[in-house]
Amino acid sequence: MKSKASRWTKQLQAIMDIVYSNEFNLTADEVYAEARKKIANISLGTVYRNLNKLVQKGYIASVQKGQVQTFSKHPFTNAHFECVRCKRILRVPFDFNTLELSKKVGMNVASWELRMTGLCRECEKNCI
Amino acid sequence: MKSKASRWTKQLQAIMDIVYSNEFNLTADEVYAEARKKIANISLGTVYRNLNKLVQKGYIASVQKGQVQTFSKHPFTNAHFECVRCKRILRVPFDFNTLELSKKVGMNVASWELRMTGLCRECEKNCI
DNA sequence: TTTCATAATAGTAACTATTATCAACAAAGG
DNA sequence: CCTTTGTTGATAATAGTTACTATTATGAAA
Repeated sequence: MKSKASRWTKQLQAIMDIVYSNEFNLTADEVYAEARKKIANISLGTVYRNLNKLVQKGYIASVQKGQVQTFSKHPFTNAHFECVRCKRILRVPFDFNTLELSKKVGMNVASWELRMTGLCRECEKNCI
Repeated sequence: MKSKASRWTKQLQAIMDIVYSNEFNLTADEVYAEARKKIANISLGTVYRNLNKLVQKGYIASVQKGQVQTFSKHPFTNAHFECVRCKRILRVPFDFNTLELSKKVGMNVASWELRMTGLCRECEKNCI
C-alpha cells in the first residue's frame, strides 16, 4: 500500500513552527493570528487543514477544551474537575505513567486527559 | 441566600423522562426529536435550557463527545481511545473507584471520563 | 528544461451545535 | 383579580469548523 504523496509547503512549515515555538495549547484562531504575521494572506481553512494533518502525522497533539480544539507540541496529560454549576474548571494533580497506560490499553497512547465533573466545594455549600 | 424559585414544567418533565428512559447518551437533537413526539411545538432552545438545568441540579450527567454535548441518566464513567487518524473511538475497559477518586481530588466526583488519543493498531500498521 | 498530474492554496460559503433575545404566556401569592 | 416573575416558542445570532471551487504550486517523469 503506497502512501499518497504529501507536500511540505511553507504554510505547513509555518504552522509547525508556531506550534513548536509555544509552550501552551493554542486554538486554531491563535495559530491563525500568528501565521498571518508570516504569511499575510494565509487562510483559516489552511490552518485547520494543516493542524489536523500534523495531528494525524503525530507531530503535534490536539485536545478538546469545552467546545474548542486546541493544539500543542506536548502530548497532553492532564486531569481536571469541572463544576457543573459554576462551570469553573479546576486542575487536579494526577499522575499516570503513559507507558503503562499504553500497555494496559494495548495501543500507543500519545495523550490522555482525565475529565471529572461534579459540584465543587463552594457550590456544594451554597446548595441549589 | 435564598434559592430562586424554579418551576417543574411539563417540558422539563418530558425531557427528564426521555433521558431517564434511555440507557445511552443522547445528544440535544435526539432529545429534541423525542420531545416533539410528546409536545409537538416544543422548541430546541427549551430542550437545551432544560437539559442544562437538569445537569446543574445533578439529575443527569453531560459529556462532551467530540464537538457535541451528550446527556444521560448515568454518571459517566468511561475510558476510551480516539485514533487521531481514522477518528474512530474505541472503548477501553478501565476501572476507577469513584469514591477513591473523590477522596483523592477532594471533591465529589459525579462523572469521570478518561480520554486517550494516539494511533490505533490498524493505522499504525498502514503507516502514514 | 518542459510537461503533466495532482496536492495544496486562498477566499468564501455552508454547516453544526449552542446561546441569546424577546414578546407572550402561565403559575403562585398576595 | 392583579402583580410578579419564571418559562416558553420562535427566531436571530454566534462560534467553531468544514466544504467547495477556481487557481496555483510542486515534483516526478519525459
